[in-house]
Amino acid sequence: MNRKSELEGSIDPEAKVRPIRTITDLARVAGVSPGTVSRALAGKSLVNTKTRERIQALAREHGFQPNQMASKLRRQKTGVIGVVIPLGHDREQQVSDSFFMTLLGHLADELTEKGYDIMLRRVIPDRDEDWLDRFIGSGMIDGVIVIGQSNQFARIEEVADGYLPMVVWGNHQEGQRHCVVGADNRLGGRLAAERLIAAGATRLAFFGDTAPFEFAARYAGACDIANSMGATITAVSTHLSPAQTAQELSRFLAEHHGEIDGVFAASDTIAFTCLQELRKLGIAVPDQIKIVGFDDLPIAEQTLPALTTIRQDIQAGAHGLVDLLLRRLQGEETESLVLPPKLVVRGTA
Amino acid sequence: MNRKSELEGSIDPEAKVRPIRTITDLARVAGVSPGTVSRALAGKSLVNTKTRERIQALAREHGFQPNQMASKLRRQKTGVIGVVIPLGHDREQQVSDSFFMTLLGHLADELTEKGYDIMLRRVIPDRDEDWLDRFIGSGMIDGVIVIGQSNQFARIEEVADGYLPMVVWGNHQEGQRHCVVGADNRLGGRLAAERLIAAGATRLAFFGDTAPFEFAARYAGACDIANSMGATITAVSTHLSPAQTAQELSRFLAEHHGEIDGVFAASDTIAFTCLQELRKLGIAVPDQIKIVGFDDLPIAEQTLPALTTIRQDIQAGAHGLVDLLLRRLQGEETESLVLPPKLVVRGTA
DNA sequence: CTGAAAGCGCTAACAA
DNA sequence: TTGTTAGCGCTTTCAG
Repeated sequence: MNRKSELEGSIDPEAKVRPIRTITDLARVAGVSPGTVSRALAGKSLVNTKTRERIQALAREHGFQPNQMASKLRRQKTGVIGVVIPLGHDREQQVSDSFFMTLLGHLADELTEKGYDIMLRRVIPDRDEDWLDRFIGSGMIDGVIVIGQSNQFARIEEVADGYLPMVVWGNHQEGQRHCVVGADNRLGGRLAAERLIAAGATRLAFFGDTAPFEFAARYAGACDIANSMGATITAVSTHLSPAQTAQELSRFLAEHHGEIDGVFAASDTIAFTCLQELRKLGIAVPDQIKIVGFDDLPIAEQTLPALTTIRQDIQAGAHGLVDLLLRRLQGEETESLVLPPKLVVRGTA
Repeated sequence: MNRKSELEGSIDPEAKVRPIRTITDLARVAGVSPGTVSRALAGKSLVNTKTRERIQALAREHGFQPNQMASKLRRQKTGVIGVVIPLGHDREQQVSDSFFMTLLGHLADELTEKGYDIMLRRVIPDRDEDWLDRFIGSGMIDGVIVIGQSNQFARIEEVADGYLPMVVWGNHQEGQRHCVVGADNRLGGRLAAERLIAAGATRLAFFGDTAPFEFAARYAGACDIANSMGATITAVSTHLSPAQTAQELSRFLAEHHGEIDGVFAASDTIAFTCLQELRKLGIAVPDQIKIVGFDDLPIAEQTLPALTTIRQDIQAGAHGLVDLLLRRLQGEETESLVLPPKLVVRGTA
């Protein structure tokens, strides 16, 4: 409705010549100085209300918006939070890993609400030593949230020493220096083992890669209980690509299913795969083998039997991450936040 | 381990004074001009190999990295692609919507590989008319990928007229002007209905909100087949928050299950909910009611019975989105890409 | 309340 | 091959 033909030749021959691209352009049109436009658009109170409104109207009319790059450069802050997902040895998958993606969704909500933009980056630390420093040093972000420690605990610790506005989703180690938010994985492991044993299992298996700290802690917790209650437990390492996991589990179960009667899966995703492989092998769940997962993904209640699992409150986690980060952006040295996991009993144990 | 006390007074009194923060700092230390440092760090060939290497080493040593904001401003390009997820009327959930999140994961992969960063934004268009213009006009991104048309088809069309580097995931309408990548939803709907009817159903129900174009097309496809094959079909509107959907489905199924024998769920997520509600009601799947979903999420093969569904190739979709966007960034006016959906027969129909 | 002017840190002509 | 210089577009003192 507002294109050239009419305006052009007759009424305002200038208009077509220079589209309004900069604050200076707008200033010229408005008959004020660039500084005033800047102040008006920023809603600063020291501009005459009338001029401010006039300028704002003009900006709207022309669809003008101050260039953020220039603004960020000048103000030395970006209003952007980096969210980085380090992929450990298992370069494949994990992006699609439901848990992280769900967490990311909630993070997006929380950050948006606080007026921050999100710069998302997936990195393969093994290919790029400086993944974290590079992101932080890029000058593109005011702070960073790391989703998952992967196998990068040491690197994260190092960086944390010299950089305050960073919060990490992961496992809390005694005495660590980086600020972390996450479930008490060891406790979660205990709850899982307790449940398996209470359901009658005595020969347990832990399915999952024990290299990442989160998983290691879950396994350790399960060991605590197994040892103290006279049950046995063995770790069966899987790798995160789903296809590979399925194969590994299938093979293990085919060969050893007589030797175990309880499975603690390091994640719900692994538990689902396990459930499926057991079904293929005709092994009854929970009668012959009981299963407990970890995470309580939405679909956990939709399998058959529905998955007994350890619940992590993802939303609370996202909220905690953002809250702590914002406080760190203010200069506060926040403590880590350890959330209590919860056993959710359903059909598999 | 590396703080002042030692270094300060004795060894290198200069070091503490000015940390290397800018290219000019580094130039001073290297004894060259800022221009040279800039060129060296950019790996430009017109710098003496030796000086270049020396400068790069120096930069590494000091952990220096050119400020991206300044660089982007100067070069008038950002190396950042915006990814925006518009949330329609259903403000809740959907972020966590598995399909979109999985797509996002693959997009992250593709874009990272091409050297782009990702700026992620979730918006509620109904609260903010200018969600798309604002993002594009921010000067923070070189191009934008819109994940899902939501109820914003018209707005996207408008923007597309004046902005080339935009690609949208969604449904293709005859004669539309924005570049879209997505499955042939209508065909998918046909496949679904065909399968239900082939499996013996004649009184079909479509579960899902028919307002979004993607869903509407799926429904339309199902209607095509139902009409031509003498089956009936009725749409049952659900709303995307999972809890609400569950309630709505539960209620509908309790009251009307005698009247239908086939369900075409607009998405796998809805299909899972449906499966669960039917189980609660003691209605047998597929014996009493058959179900076909849409998407083929990874968990689709893990339900019991495993879900018969229409597969969208998410990875191909992500690849297409990025490929087309990059070409548009080169100025090419690309056509839309419609991917063929595929029926995957499992246990529910 | 508004204008003028000085950069934020970098890159890319243009010279040398 | 390198140095010098002029901005990218904005914000913010400092004057008026």
